[in-house]
Amino acid sequence: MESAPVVARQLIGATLLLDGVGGVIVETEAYDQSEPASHSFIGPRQWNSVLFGPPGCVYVYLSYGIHWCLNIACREVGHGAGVLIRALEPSKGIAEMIVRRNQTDVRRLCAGPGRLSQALGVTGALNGKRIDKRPFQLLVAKVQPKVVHGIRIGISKAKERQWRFGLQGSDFLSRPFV
DNA sequence: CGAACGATTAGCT
DNA sequence: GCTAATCGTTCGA
Repeated sequence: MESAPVVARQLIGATLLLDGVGGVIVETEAYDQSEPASHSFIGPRQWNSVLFGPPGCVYVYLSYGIHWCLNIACREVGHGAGVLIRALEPSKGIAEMIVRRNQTDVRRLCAGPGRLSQALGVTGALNGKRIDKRPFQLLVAKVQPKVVHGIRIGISKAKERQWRFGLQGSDFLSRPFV
């Protein structure tokens, strides 16, 4: 149990798989109940209850009515905080991802939260499941790689917090760090 | 009850 | 670079 930005940084370099499909996480963002950009800011609701539950559970939500986005809850029960998985470098099950995405450019298969979810097969049905148990697997990096950070993407509030983290020099980011 | 918006993306100009 | 697609949740009337 750690603060969201600390977990977000630690997850860079970890390997995430869903039914054996996935790769190395290269981009994350942290969100905390204390700041208005977070889905937990308004307090517990039925739809965001996973963020207030035990750490290590996944919070999946529908963005813009179209895209599923994958988060991991990371604080104690009762405190709403989580880490959004924004991009990963495909390593396992690439052929399956290409079929699901109907798109062959490996660099863009999982470059963005919506694309990543489509490639791995993440949907709302997985909301509340644990990230370290079937059908998920999470292998944390032995050595922490070089990590860069910056402003989060797509938000209008609490922009000053540099809670977006990425693997330095990665070709698989949703957008470059400036 | 209805209008407005969002932790996005694909496709067109 | 700009906009449509698309829907659950919020907020004002």
